[in-house]
Formats: sequence, structure tokens, C-alpha cells
Amino acid sequence: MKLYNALTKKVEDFKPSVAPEVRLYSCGPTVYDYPHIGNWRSFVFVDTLRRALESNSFSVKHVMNITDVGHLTSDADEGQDKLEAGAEREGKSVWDVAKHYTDVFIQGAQALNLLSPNAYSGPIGPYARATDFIAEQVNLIKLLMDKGFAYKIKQAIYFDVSKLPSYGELSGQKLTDKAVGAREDVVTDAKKRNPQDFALWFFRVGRFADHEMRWPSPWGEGFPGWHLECSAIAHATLGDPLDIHTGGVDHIGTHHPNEMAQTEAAFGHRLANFWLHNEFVLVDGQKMSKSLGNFITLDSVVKKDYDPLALRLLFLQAHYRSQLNFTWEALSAAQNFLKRLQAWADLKFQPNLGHKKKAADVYKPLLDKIVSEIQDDLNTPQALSELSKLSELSEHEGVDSEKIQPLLEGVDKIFGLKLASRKDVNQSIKEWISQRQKARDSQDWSRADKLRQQLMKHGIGINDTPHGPVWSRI
RNA sequence: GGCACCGUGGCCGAGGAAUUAGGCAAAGGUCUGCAAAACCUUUUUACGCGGGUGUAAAUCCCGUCGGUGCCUCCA
Repeated sequence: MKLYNALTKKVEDFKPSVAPEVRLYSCGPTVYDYPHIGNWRSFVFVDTLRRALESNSFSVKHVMNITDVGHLTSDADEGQDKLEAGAEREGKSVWDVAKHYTDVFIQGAQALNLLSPNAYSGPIGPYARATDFIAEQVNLIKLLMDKGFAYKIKQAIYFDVSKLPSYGELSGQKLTDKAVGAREDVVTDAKKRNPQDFALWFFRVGRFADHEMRWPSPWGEGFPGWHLECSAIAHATLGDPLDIHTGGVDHIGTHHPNEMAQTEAAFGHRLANFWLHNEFVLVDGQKMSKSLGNFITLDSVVKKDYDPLALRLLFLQAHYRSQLNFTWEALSAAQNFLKRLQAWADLKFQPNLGHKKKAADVYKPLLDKIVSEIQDDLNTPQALSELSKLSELSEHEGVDSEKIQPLLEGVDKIFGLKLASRKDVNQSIKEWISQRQKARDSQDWSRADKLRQQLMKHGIGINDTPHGPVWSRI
């Protein structure tokens, strides 16, 4: 199996440290607002990665965190905790805000048919909340303090990046370049030893005096910095070095180097052997942002009558390392493609159609091709083109309902489009279809058309073929 | 200023030196009592522009124009 590794900037042969087990950690959402489709793309990417690994007989242990504390709106002095900002905006407590958006996230994950993380179980199920790992984070700071990698000043405990020579390896940029090149309006804490030093623990002083979320620590009451949770949770749940760590490309510069630094400094080994990053979704050629008003949520997609799985399919039609330019037209195209695939899957309920001579031996090579494309650095677009050929083949040759089911299951394992679990139409629909056919046989066209209209009302379209009527959901 | 990436037919997008994805849309046609949401066919000088190296370039190199991202919270 081949994967692009951001550490080496090359596509490499992926091997976990203890096969067949793969320990996979993914940066999850910060639950302070509705996730946009760019966020969802990164979670669909992780899901695809997991399915690809599993298709290669790896047994994946997956952990995803949920950031519900400590994520500041900026590193500057006026930076605010995102959760606190959300609470202020909505007039709720931070805990309510976190709970609300956690629920929103979990519902969205289900709608997109994302596999739940499976290597941790906590108060809210399979997702690891930062606030459920405060003790682990405090312990990590202790280690860093003992080893001289962290220092305390009035406002916070900082990680001293100058103490770790390997700092910033991933970003491929020199510290000096970064320091010089940063935009003028970025204000950093003047008391930090180095501009890149990042907070491990914030004290309840100054701008954080009224911070609602707070815990005791050996150094004083406060709350953890954002980067800390990933190192602590990964260490506590999966153990490091991880086989794979994922996140968005935006983390290459700051968040991931900081995670790496914490783990390397505290435990003396790297955090992960493979680092995979997904590219952004652009909207009309630009990054999504609230100020541009091009912030698209899953909710707005559903409100426009799109199937969340159409969004999933749209994501899969582009490579995860390419920027994807979202347009509603492209989403419509994906939705139409999805409907065609669903109609194809529904043929399994209508096995009386066409010939049945082609069997699993024809499907198998195509399914194998799909799997091999997916294992080639997750080439989902290429794999989907094979799927398209596969569905055409079946449509032409007729469908053997016995043999198509395993095929659909194989396809679902890769793409997660829920083709195998589709339900047959109910008994009354079947009855109407057969009554309509009887009416047609006796040339009672008005009754036949009435029944067809009735079926249409229930979302069922009828196509009369030489082999009899074929229904499809419309 | 520094670091990357990208410009592919109406739209979305793979590929990446000779065989040239796929989806959607569009056009024509077929079966049919009617119908299409069904089927078939077509869309085979598509690779930003200008040079260069190759027997051969969309694919490599140089330049150029344009776009995007990161360097600040960010998927």
C-alpha cells in the first residue's frame, strides 16, 4: 500500500510498526461552531484512509479527538478561547456550546457514513474530548518542565522551541525565515523567549481571568493549550510512535510541528511515522471563510435537497491532496452520479431482468482494480471511474441478485456510499407495479397511467423494458 | 519578503513522455400505447502562453501570465 508521507514528501510503501495493526490518530473538530464542508472533507479523507487500510487487511485502531477547550482565536494578546467566544455569541455556557456542536458533528458524521473511531471509549462514546484528558495533559507538562523544555511566566507555561533542534522539520521552513516573514499585524506575547514558543497551559490571569473552563495544576489554576491535547491523547490511547497521523494541510506549519515537539521532547521519540494531510475545499476559487460569505455547512447542503452522500461522492471524485473547487453545479453532478449508482444497486431487487450469464468472475477483476487504485495513495477518482465501468457492465449484462450483493458490499467497504444496504420497495408498491402491468396487458392505458402517477408520488419511476417493468427511486 | 502547490474540453476532475480516466451537462437517436427518470451514439486537433530538450511533450527544463494555500486561528 502506498501513501504520501509529509515527513519525507514522497509516496512511500506504508508499513505499520506492528503489522497487521495500524494505529491511526486524526485531528478532530473544534466544537465551537458548525463545521463547514471543508472540515467534512478532511473527515471523509480520514474515513477513506481507514477503509483503504482495512481493504489491505490491516486492522486499524483509530482515535479522533474533539477540541472542546483551549483553542484560541489567535495567538495574540487579544486571542480568545474559541469555546468562550462561541458561548458569548450564543449566550450559553461553554459546556453547552461544546455539547451542542459535538452533537452536530456526530450527526453529520453519521449522515456522511463515517466510521466511528474504534480504539477509545469515553463519556461521549468513541470520540476523545480534550477535557476528558486534563490529567494526561498536566502530566505531559510536568515531563516537559522536568526536562527543561518548558518555562513558566505570569500568563502561561510555554514550550521553548529553541531547546528542540528538530523543531519545525515538517514545515520545511527555517525558524528565522518564519520569524522575519510573519505579517506585521501579528502580535505575540512579548514575554515569550522565542516567537514560535507556544502555550502548554494558560493561567487565569489577564484576558483569561474569567475563563469558565479551568482545572487545578501544580503551577496554578488554568486550562491547557490547544496543541497539547493531541500529544497527550495519542500517547494515552494508542501509544506513540503512531503509525499514521492525519489533519488538514493548514496544520503543517504550526499545529503538527508543535504536537511533534511535545512528544519528542517528553518521550524521546517521534509522534508518528506517517503524516497525511488533506487539501482545502475552495468555493468559487477561494478559501472558505465567514467574511467572504462562502461558508457552506452540511446543513445548507441538505436544505437544498442534496443527499449528504452526494457530498461524500463529490469529495471522492477529487484526490485528497488536490484542492477541490466546490460549486453547486459540481454537487448536482455528484448527486446525479449517486442516483445512477443507487438505481444500479436497486436492480438487485429486480432479478428477473435481462441475462444473468455474467457472474462474480466478471466483477471480481474490476473490484480488484478499485481496491488497488485506492491503495495507491487513495486514488479515489480513478477508483470511481472503475466503479462506473462496473455499474455499466452490470446494467448491460443484467444483474444476478445473488452475486451482486457481495459486490455491492465490497464497493461500500471502499466508498461508503451505502449501496449494499439499500432496501427493497414495500409490498404495496410492488402490488401497484404488478396491477399497472396487468392494466397494460389488457390495454387499459388510463388505469396504467393513473397507477404510474401514484407510484411517482411515492418517488418510484417505472421504465418499461422488453423484460418487464423496472422501477427506480427518483 | 519566505515556503509550497496548481492552471486539462460547458462545469467538476484523474493521468503525467508515444496507447489519452471518470462524472455531470449537451446533442442526436432507439425501444414504447404514451413516457423517460431507461437504453444507444456523438462530444478523438482538452491540456494558460512563449521558448527549449527529445524520434516523440499536456507530461521534462527555462521563462512568463494567472490562481490558491501556508508563514496568524484554521480542515
